[in-house]
Parts: sequence; structure tokens; C-alpha cells
Amino acid sequence: MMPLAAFQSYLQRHLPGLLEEEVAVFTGLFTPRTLRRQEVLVHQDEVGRHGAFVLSGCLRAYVTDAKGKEHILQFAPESWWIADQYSLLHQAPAQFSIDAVEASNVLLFDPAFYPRLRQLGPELQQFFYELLQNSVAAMQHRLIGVLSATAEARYLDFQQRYPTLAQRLPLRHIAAYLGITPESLSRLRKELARG
Amino acid sequence: MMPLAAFQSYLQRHLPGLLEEEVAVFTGLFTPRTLRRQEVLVHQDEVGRHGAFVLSGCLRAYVTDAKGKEHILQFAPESWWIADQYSLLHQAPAQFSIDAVEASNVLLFDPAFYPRLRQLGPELQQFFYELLQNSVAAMQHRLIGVLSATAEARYLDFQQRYPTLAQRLPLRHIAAYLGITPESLSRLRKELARG
DNA sequence: GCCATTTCTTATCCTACATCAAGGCCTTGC
DNA sequence: GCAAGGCCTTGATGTAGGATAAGAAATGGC
Repeated sequence: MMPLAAFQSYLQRHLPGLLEEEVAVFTGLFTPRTLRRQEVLVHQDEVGRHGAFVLSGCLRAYVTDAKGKEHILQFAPESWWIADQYSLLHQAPAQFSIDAVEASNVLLFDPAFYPRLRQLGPELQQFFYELLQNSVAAMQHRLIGVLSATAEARYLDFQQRYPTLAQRLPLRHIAAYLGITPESLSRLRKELARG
Repeated sequence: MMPLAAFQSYLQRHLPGLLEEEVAVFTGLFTPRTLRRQEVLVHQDEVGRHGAFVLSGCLRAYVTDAKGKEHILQFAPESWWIADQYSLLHQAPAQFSIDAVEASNVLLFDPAFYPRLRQLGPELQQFFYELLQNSVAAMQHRLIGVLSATAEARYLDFQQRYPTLAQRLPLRHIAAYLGITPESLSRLRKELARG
């Protein structure tokens, strides 16, 4: 299964200090899996059993609110991690669902991943700590955005931060990420196109 | 300085496995400090030099946007941690400011805290990992809130989650946290009072 | 290749909250 | 003790984006 090479190169890029043997052990913690478009990996309100590293394709984390509307917390294209970590670590009901936006190849990990990670030495631990910090920073940025910026400004910011995602994702998903209706996004795009 | 006892009991509650000696070493990483009301600990856009554990009083993390409006990311009353971790770890300009909402006693830590933490064994590391996870979860909850709920619903949720804060904080700060103007909060409260 | 479904757009009307303006009530300083 | 400034409220008006409805354009199944 070729796309695994994407994981090897990811490790080399971000954890160059890892010994070949450590890489092997670490890689052994994951289970490869293919997801079809729309296939659900984690169901909101059920205990999550997996998190994922995305080899190819794109996943999303989203909540479905009382009125049935979906709100997207995060997209995870190639080389991103996605999981409800809290649910995994505490075996608590998941706060959100995770599914595949596109047909995807992923590496799954399960709750046992965390204790094993700790045995694998400080470098990996620190790496995951920093990943988590990055997601805090990203979330803060989004929160500030919805608190202070217009939908148009948020859309432009999204395009700038994630140019490839902005092109390949269906607009309705982008709208659900920005926190507006597809109709509003459509209007907004027309405005922008006119200049 | 009496309020330090608050820290000791915090450690006992959350890290009961720590040896007396470890507690002493860990506590030695912090510098006590008093903050007057409104005193600023971290300035947005400057490199942050400190994070804090709050012994008494209350701090807040907030950003000031282009129009001069403040948006509050987090309140930190007694027994909470507050810091721009990314700024501390990477010595990058802070994404937000931190100041004291009330006169406060805090324990400061600096960038050297992180490497020392790693030397102090896995229990503390894991504890901080989980703290970070909790803040991700809290942030996600807020993001969902602003994306999907009305100002009224968010205010009620705030009152329920942080009943003491809801009482002791000035309303304009609560408004800045909820993402609405003080005028809107005032009106909203009148409605709720009429019920 | 054609029907069915989903996705995107457009138009109209509506609502939650912002903005602007002003007044009352505290606090705090001298 | 009173002036000055903050804080909260109230009112009038404005606006970004929502809700609804319906048509156009992709997409996919068979």
C-alpha cells in the first residue's frame, strides 16, 4: 500500500532525530484503512475508538446541533491528524463526529496509543504536545474571527490559509466551517467576484 | 505569603502521586507576584515572558482588534493557568494580551519552565498535556456556541458553567467574552429578568 | 445517455444584534 | 461634598446574514 510512504516522509520531516528502529515501532502503532467518501469514522455521542493520520484525501470533524445543522470544527487533509482526543483518552462520548469528505487513506490509532507513546521517549511526546498547542492556536484564531470579523473577512482568511482546501472542498462545507449558510457564501462570493 | 497554600492544595488534589521532594522542586520553578487591577502581564504583539497560575483574583486573555475592540479568549480565576504558550515556547510575539481583572496573586513561570518540566518526570508532563486538551475542548465548545447559538443561549451557558464568574465579573467583560456589545447584553438580561 | 439527486445560485423578506446617542447611577479623587 | 469619569441602561435606527422558496447547474446511478 503505497501511500504509507507519505507517513515515512512526514516523520523524517518533523522528527528527524528518530532512529530507524523507533520509526518502525512507532509506525507499528497504526492500522492503515481506506475510507469511502462520506464514511463516518467517529460518531458524535458515542465513545470514539479511533483517531487518524491522513495519508491522502480529507476528513472533517463536525458537530450536528439541535436543529440538525452541521458545524465544522476542523478539516484534515493529507498529513494532518484528527481525533477527539478527550473522548479517546477518557473513553467518554465523542463531542463531535469525524467523516471523510473525500475518499481517503488513513492510519488509525486507538486509546492504547497514548500510553505507548509515553514509552517511546520524550521526543515524540514533545512533538504531540506541540501539535496540540498548534491546534489551540488555530482554534483561538478562529474564535477571534467569528467574534470580530465579517463572514467575508473570514472567507478571505480561509482562502489565504488553506488555498488548496478552498479549491477542492464543496462550498457548503466551507460555509459550515465559516459559520454561515451556503446561500450567504454564494452571495458573498458573487460580491467578491464583482470587486 | 499565605495564598501559596492554594497551590499546595491544588497539587495535592491533581497530582497526588507527586513526592514531597518533587513538589518542592516543581514549586521552585515559579515566582510569586501580586498584580493590581488592570495591570498587564503580557502585551499582545510583544514576546511574552511569563505565564501564570492564579492563586487569587482573576486574569483574562484578550485580543484587541483593528477597531480597538477587545475580545476575551479566557478568564482565569483561582486555580487556573493562563499563558500564551506558543509565544513562550517559540519566543514569538504574543497573539493576545493578559491582564488582571481583579487584584490578583499569581505564580509566574517563564520559557525555561518547559524544558525543566520535561526533566521532572512523566506524571507532570501528562498532567500538562491533559490541561492543554481541556483547553482545546473548552475552545471547541465556545466555537460551536458562537457558530450555532444565540447570544442569549451563550449567556445562559456561561452562567451555568461559571456561576461565580458570572456574578463577580463586570458585565462589559462578559459581553466581550460572549462576543456581543454591552448594550446587547444589557437588553438580553432585561428580557431574561422579565422571563 | 438520461433521469434523479445533490449542489449552487438568485431573489425576497425577516431578525438578531450593532451602532449611535443620551441619560442615570455609581465610584473615586481631591 | 461635589466634580469627573466609568459603568450600565434605554431608545431609535441600521445592517449582516438567516430563512424560505425556487430555479440552474453539476453529478451520479444504471
